[in-house]
Amino acid sequence: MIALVDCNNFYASCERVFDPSLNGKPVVVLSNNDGCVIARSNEAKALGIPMGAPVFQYKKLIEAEKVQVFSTNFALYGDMSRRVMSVLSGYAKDIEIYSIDEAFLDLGEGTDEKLDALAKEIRRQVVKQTGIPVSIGAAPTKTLAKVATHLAKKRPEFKGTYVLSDPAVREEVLRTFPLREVWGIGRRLSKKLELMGVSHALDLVRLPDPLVLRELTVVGLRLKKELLGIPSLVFESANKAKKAICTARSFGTMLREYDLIEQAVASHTVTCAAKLRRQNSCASGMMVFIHTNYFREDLPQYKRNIVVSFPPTQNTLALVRTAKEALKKIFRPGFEYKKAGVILTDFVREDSLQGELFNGIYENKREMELVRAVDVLNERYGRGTVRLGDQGLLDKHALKQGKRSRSFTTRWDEILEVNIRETKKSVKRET
DNA sequence: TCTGGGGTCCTAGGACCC
DNA sequence: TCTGGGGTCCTAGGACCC
Repeated sequence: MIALVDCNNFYASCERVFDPSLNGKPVVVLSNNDGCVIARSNEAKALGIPMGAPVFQYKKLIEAEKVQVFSTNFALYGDMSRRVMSVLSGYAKDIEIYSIDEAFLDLGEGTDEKLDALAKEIRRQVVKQTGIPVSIGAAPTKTLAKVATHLAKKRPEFKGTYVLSDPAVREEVLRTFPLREVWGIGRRLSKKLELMGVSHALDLVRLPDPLVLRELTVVGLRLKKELLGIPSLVFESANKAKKAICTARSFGTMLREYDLIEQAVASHTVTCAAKLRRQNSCASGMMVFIHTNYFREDLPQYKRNIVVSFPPTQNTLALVRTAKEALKKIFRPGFEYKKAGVILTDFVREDSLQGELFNGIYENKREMELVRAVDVLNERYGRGTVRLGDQGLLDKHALKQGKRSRSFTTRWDEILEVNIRETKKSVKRET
């Protein structure tokens, strides 16, 4: 049996751990640049604030209902995630960390009663040790575990856990389970299937294989089997090296100046390169892209990307040089740019590096020593402590983040700074 | 004023090989 | 009248996930 553990309203719950006065109040967490709502407490959901809603469209409601609003704080959420996963690891033969707030657990065999008791114990321990509430569903396949978790979360009488093993019960559950909620059925496929008269999970299970194959490819066929209780997706316990690494951001404001966009691209490349080294890979492909703001129909639009190949490297300096050259080829003056990004691709393991034939522009020993030393410094003193001149000093492309909470678990300097400020304030008040 | 970021997998079609 | 068969690799685009 496989369990799926899903953190409830994860980012909103993280904020609550460090400010319990938020309990019972509507809380939302925003995307980068404070653009869209990406997490909502139950109270915020009840107010009708949809997932992904542009926050400016809900300004009135947010003010009227005193919704507590936070900018993203990924340092905090990432660290809280590690803590949750660490608790979960203690309860399973195997764990697959599926996303920042979800993990599959291999629970082995067991009666429904035993499995439910175990799920309840895991739930208790996670909230006790981390403060994060979770929902847990268990079933014979990953896709059914997803269904079970959905029920654990939506049906109060289940109290956060649900075991879905009996085939007859499974059939009843799938009969009323909306297709759109099935893992792997998105907006397009649900629309397409709706037209074919397929609206619930059981309808899909009852379609003949050749039809499923034709309309939904092998992906759909695997999905059907999973819903029937036949495992067709692998359990990925090892966290595999990424095949692509991307860093892209919208700018805080629109930018015209080449230099500022170049600084953003350099910064994104530095971030990508650090991620690349962390997974012990070298990249030999890169895509750089820029585009204007497509929401501004009143302004001229431009978007372009460029793909370049080079000898495998993990050298930040070489990658930044490459990215700058690439940007030069696609930049056109006269546009208001809104976003730039860098994607590294075509990886090889760093230990399979062959060594460049003609002197290393990409593998330069002295540069790599420098890059590694910078990694050590940034690891110890915080990201961005030592940076390249190419990145600029002013971060003109920086995000808008007006309401970020403190990085309580990872940035002591930030907490200290706030504590000093508040102490000064209170001393002033007293005097 | 204002609209996120980071991934994976699959298919179709073209280029090329023998 | 009539024009093979079997493969690989790559890329773009589309679908999905959180």
